Amino acid sequence: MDKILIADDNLQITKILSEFAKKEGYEPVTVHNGDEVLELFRQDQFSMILLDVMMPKKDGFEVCREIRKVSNVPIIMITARGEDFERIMGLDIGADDYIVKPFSPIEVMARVRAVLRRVDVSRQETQRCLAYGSLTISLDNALVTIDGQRVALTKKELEILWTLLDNRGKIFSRDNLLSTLWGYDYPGDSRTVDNHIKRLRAKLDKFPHPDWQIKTVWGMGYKFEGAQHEV
Amino acid sequence: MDKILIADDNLQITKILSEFAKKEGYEPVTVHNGDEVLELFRQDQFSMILLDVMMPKKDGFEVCREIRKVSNVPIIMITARGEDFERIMGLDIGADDYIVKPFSPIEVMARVRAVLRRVDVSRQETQRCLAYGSLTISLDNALVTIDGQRVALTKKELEILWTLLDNRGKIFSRDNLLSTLWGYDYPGDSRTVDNHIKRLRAKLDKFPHPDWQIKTVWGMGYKFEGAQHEV
DNA sequence: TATAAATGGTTCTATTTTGTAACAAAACAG
DNA sequence: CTGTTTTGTTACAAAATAGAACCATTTATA
Repeated sequence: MDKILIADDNLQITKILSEFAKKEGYEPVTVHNGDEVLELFRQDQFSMILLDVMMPKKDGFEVCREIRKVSNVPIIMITARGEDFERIMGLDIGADDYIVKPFSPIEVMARVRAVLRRVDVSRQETQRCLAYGSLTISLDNALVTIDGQRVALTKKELEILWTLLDNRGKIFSRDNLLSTLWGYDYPGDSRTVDNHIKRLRAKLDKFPHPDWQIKTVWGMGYKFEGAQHEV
Repeated sequence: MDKILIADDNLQITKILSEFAKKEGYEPVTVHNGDEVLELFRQDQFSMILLDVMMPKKDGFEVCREIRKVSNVPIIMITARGEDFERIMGLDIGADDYIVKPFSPIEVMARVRAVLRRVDVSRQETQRCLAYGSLTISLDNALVTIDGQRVALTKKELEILWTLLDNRGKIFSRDNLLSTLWGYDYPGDSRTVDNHIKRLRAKLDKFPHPDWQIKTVWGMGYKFEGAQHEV
């Protein structure tokens, strides 16, 4: 299993990333300053390092350079908007990609996958596909079908459906969805989610699907519910 | 399988080249300074060496000359724009070809193939052909047909169509296409991709092809989509 | 060298998607 | 049953994105 070293001084961020990394099938290890990164890096073998730029002890740039002296391990830098991208991707740093804060976890994981695939082409391309009854979703190809019929969804609709189905039965509050799909400190209105849900439902309802639905849980949020009420 | 020794002090570059080499069916080995090249060269048998000119320890020229004293192995030099070409191709160096940075991976691999073919005429070349329904593409002959009808495409159009079909169903962002087909740090405008797609579509649309299309995936990029929506 | 073809970039416009506000409807609590 | 909270819906505004037309530059070709 791929180990991922996640470094950010903000505990919330490492927690969120760690959670998503687990979900994607990685094994996350979190640290909170530059020295710890180097320490862990020396002790263990990681498939990928997510590196915040602003960290105590040693900043991300320095850490990245240190690592690059001895290793080719894929590194994705995490940076606040405004810090200079050139430098990150530049030759002297040698990161593989970067992500701008505030990010949406779903986006981060997409990048992680992309970089891992890029670095190791032989890597088994695990298509991110989900299916429930007559419903199938391929996240990478942006393809959704009900009973083999193609359903055209927009990006956000796709992401919502994916998230709900991927956590089938779990209730997502609107804020939950906002932070997962829009970014962890997105300032937007929670009515926005309702709208997307509505549009999504409208499109899905063009095709009959008696075996599942996007259910409103009053006072709490939404969830994907299948006919056979699972735990 | 052909082993290729890739030498560049920039890790990103060796990574990218290595990735594409793997895709093309070669077995890449990467090193990052001149001494390592010579060391590896003595230890192992390579079908080809890609040699960056500017490297620590020993530069590409020197390394190339060293190797040429004892071997005829095909060598392609990689050089930043402005470094003198005359010298590279000159008799005293004896490289087989050279590539100017920033290069596009697809171009580099084309050169590698070309040099290998030139050096070893008996080499069994696997024709790079793709087909989907009424569409056929032969990358090496720049031959595209729809229903047996020849479609005249320019190089870029051909490359785009090839890339999309070769990864049928996969969505390519514009940046994705730019770095794959134009070069890893091509600074160009992503509208440029739109233009080529537009021209490509215009040419393709002269011939009916109801079973496939180049589809725009809004907010994400383009993809080749066949009639039977594959996952 | 002259000419045509290919390529890359700019700008404008059309389209699609997304977000917001206001209000109607439904669910709930007492 | 009634008032309150939550959710759904509608309509519209704003933002993002794609496409078309066009021109400039480069490259290939006769």
